[in-house]
Amino acid sequence: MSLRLFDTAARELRDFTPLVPGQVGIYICGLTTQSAPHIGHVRFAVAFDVLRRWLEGRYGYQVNLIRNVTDIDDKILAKSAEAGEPWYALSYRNEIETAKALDLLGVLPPTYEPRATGHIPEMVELMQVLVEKGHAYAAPDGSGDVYFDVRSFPEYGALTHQRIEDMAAAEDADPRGKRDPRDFALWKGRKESEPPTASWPTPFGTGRPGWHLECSAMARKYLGDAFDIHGGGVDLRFPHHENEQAQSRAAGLDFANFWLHNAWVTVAGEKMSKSLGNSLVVSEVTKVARPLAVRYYLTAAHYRSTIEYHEGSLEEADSAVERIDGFLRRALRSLPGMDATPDHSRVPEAFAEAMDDDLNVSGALAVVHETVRAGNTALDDGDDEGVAEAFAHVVAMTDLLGVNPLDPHWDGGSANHGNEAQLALDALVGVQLEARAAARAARDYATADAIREQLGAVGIQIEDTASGASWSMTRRTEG
RNA sequence: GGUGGAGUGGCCGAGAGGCGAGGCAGCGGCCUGCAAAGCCGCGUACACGGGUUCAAAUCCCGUCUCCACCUCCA
Repeated sequence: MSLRLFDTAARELRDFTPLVPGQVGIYICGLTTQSAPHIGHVRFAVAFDVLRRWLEGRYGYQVNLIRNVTDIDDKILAKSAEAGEPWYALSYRNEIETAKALDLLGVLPPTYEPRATGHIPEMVELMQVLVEKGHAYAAPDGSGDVYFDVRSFPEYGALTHQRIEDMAAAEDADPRGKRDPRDFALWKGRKESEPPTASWPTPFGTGRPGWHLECSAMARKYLGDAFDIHGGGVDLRFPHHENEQAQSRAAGLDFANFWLHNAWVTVAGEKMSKSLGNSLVVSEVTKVARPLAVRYYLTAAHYRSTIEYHEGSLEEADSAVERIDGFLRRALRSLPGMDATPDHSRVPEAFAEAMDDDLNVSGALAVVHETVRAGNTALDDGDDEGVAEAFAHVVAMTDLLGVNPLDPHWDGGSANHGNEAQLALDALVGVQLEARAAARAARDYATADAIREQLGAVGIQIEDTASGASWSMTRRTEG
């Protein structure tokens, strides 16, 4: 059994084998830092976080994950001009906001996160090679633009299987400077209206990077001339990824071996628009639903399937997470000596098979829930061995998916131990529980229920078990 | 026009020729003082019309609808 991934270029599943044994180089197109991210924006990061965890946890590969930050582009410049704020201030603010959002959702940090503006020399170098090889040219109109000559490269269109004749022309520059309307900008000459801070001197003139060139240059710098996987959202296939590949291949580099593309989060069947997305920015959504639930929601569907968002989506995810979390907590209470450290080698075969099949997370989660049920049954039967096994399996599986409720990252989530406030609270609630137990023993149910209601009113939920009552903080979804 | 994708039970969401993934919600039961949690049971779903086949949600033909990209949008 080995990992199979759907390669956009080949349009089929291919067995994944690293170019260099034991090591995997991945380049992911990150976000353009023009706004705070909504849940749709961060899906790609969650999707590739699952891939990364699987490659590391299951196969033991050393993953070199590069996720770029496009910190300058037309929209950033336009927005900053509108707001009367320097473009780099706006860009940096959103970069920090994005990093925060991804961390909140348990996305492991990439190996490195290069910014486009920090790699101008690498871009210039690539441009020079392309010009020398006859695949790029400086616009003859004195604009300072440098274009890629699509007609010079027969392979153009290979990634998205399109013929040049069928493509509409790019509109990001004056077409009069182009040899073919489909030629795209590698470099954009500075315009009078643009701030001086948004331009860099090059042999081709002062200007700023075209959108596509940064990725070719940075992937090459950090991953080499050939690397394993290039990922991003489906919308990036064309023109962005097609152009990236064209630039790199035309320059004589092998570039990406696999192309992976994730689908959207949709609302009422449509791509999340700015207006709809506003209420769904990660920082807002995680105030209503706990981050683990949001992460679960984003993780649960196959990465190539759209996820439909609707009122209640997050609550549903929260309930599903609660079910897993509940089992883990009960198991731990039942067998306090168990080691909660994930042992990734302990996953059911069915789980591994699903994951190896192009990261079929839905199938993998089905195994998680089946294991939870088996674990709950073992708990009811007093089958310690069964409990321990289910516990280890669930911890390992959820950890590989980035939704392990016991991961300290989610703190407070379930492992109600640790900080002093928790200990104090535990003692206080303990007193209440004792009073309630006494009332129950005396068959004074009115008092017992009153205590339960009081605690419930402040978000503390009581569960009576064979070994006495236990408590937990209720989820935050009602807020 | 070109390219890619989708239509599955109340909702979300897998699967992909024969045994109804899984979750959420709902109903019934067990347990419980009552709850909560858990467990057990309950759904005859695969856009439409033909066809192939012993057997089709899954294959073939046709139709309809929707979405995305070709606009620096994950």
